[in-house]
Amino acid sequence: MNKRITIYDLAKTLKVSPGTVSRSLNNHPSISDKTKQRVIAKANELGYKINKFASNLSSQKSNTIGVIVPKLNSNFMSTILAGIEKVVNEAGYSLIISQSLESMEKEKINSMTLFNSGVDAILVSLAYDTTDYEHFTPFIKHKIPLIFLDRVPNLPECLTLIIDNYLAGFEATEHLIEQGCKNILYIGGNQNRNVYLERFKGYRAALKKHGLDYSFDELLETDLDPRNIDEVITYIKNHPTPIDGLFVASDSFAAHCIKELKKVSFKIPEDIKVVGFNNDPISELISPSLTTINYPGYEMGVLAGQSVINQLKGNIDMQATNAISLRHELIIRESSTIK
Amino acid sequence: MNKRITIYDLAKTLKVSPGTVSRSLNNHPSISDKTKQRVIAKANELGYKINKFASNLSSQKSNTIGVIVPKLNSNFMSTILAGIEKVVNEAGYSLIISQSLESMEKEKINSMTLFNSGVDAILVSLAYDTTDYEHFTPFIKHKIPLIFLDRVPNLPECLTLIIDNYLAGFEATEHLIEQGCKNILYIGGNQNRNVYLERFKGYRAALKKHGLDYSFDELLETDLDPRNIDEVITYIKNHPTPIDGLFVASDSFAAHCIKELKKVSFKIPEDIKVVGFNNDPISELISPSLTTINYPGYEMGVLAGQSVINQLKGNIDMQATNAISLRHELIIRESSTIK
DNA sequence: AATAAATATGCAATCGGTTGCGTAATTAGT
DNA sequence: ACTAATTACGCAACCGATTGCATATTTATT
Repeated sequence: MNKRITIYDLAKTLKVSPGTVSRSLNNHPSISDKTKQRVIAKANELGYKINKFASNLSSQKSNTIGVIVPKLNSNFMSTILAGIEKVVNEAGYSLIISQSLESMEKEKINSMTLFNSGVDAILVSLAYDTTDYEHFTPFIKHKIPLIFLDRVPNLPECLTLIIDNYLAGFEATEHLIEQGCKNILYIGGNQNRNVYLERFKGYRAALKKHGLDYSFDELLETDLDPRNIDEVITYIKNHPTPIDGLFVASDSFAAHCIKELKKVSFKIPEDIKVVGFNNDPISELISPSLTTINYPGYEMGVLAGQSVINQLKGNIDMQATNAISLRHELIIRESSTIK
Repeated sequence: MNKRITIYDLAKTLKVSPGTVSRSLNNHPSISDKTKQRVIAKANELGYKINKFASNLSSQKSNTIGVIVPKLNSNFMSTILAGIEKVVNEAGYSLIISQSLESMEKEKINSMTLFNSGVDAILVSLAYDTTDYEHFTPFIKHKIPLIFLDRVPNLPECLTLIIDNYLAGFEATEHLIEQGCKNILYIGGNQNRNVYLERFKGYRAALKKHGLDYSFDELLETDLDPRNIDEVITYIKNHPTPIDGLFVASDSFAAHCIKELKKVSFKIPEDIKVVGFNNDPISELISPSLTTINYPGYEMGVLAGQSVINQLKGNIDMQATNAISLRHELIIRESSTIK
């Protein structure tokens, strides 16, 4: 109904110039309070709404932040997103969210799209198989803040938010060792991704520290998709040396492991002790409840949001920072301990 | 680095008009193939990228779809979002996602923001406490497609995507009755929301059909937040007539109920049989595994995406449709059956 | 070859704010 | 009361692409 009110309409009825209207609405100092009031009052009266298209064009800003995540429908990612959304929304930004579906190709397309859309900044958690990072160079060239979370590359130019996956892997493994495990299997995702590689390195370091590195040191790389759980079970069942400890890089996958292992009559934790990763809500609901590493996803999202906002507002103190590491924590539950 | 190439730059180097460049890039029929090739080649050569700000302004379209959900970090919602994102992204649209955090006030603000941002369409799942819907009228007035999912209002003007919550509630309850339950408690959310109200109505209808409506008919309304699980447990524990069946409107909450009930030495399913809702991944991982209603979230997201795209492309056959109901399914597991 | 028809391109207005610069209006200073 | 210093506002260019209409160019028709 009835076309939109523009600043020109306001200018005409108020008998001032469009420039004055614009400045009034933006609370520009060189406009008297009296006129500002008049303009704002009339704007409300006529139901004026800014046209973002025009505003974006002339200001070359969109008040929009792009996000690329591997998958939306994972507890961890959606928790991070919730944190990001809350913070940036409060700061007046909107989020354009897209998923790479774990494919570098789609990640490339998405980043192109977001770049073309004129996002003011971009947050990325890498796809499973991303191996080169050239699709991010446009952002760097144009000095558009680019922040990586959780799954990060080795790009010195941009801020990364992570936890100490190495240490977490170390702690998880050492805990299993302390519980008496000798033959611990690490089940993780693509070793190209820092998170899985670092956890593995931590795992090895713990084995080494306890002199177990020559007896047993084994990595099972999978896509951590529950549909492929059978391979894992078969692997464990048929393993020459009986496995007595499992460090799984994802709670959800660990939960499936436990379920299936129980089906083939392994006792958890008696036969095999299990430690997961993430502290997914699932971890405390299954039985036995799952020992895991608490990964503060929501806090990471909040921090990511704050970092972006800071960079956009030009708070330079952040610029120096290159990597922020959040605190993790080993949460010991039933799956790894015998009472 | 070097400023952005515009169609004017292209026009100048190619010695054609900006209009011709624009039409070539948009594959307009009135441009010869030869010039189109020339333009496109040069555009690639110089690394031309369209300026969406300008494009949006003159075309009055953003190729952007807004979404408001109660919470991002719920398995159900993020699954729906994954479906939506996949479909609309393939159709060339981006998603602006915001969360109301279950508050009508924030929902209002978000819808204003999205309206001002010039989204081409908007998808909404209502907040917990939304009671009036005037904040959506701008979309209706301006004929911007407005689609509701799952948590929907009674607005005849717009498409709603739901499942038959009434029937699902009926089936869940009847299943419990068939398993021998006499005193079945329904635990649901705010009765203002269709989903919880309809499930309750279905529950009552099942009781009535089996002549149980005078003996026991009880609703426990909660916010379904695990932090408030204690009230529920206390309620059940102290109930004058022993409760032997539980129909919980959320799997996640049901899982917490089971966990806590087990703690206070109720046997599930022997003492109390439980049916949840949603078929959350958690439901098959807990023990006893949870009988539930399969709610096809991803499919709903896909359908929502398709519906939006259809409306945007002007496929009028959709316009007539007012409500689409997806198929649900009772999945019987251990929490409600004694083998 | 002359005219009609079809095709290809250019011109210029438009979308609606933003902002540097210049000037008018007001206030301060002596 | 008169000039100087502020303060308030207007003018107009600009952001970059889209598109209706006019015109030029090519192809078809007889």
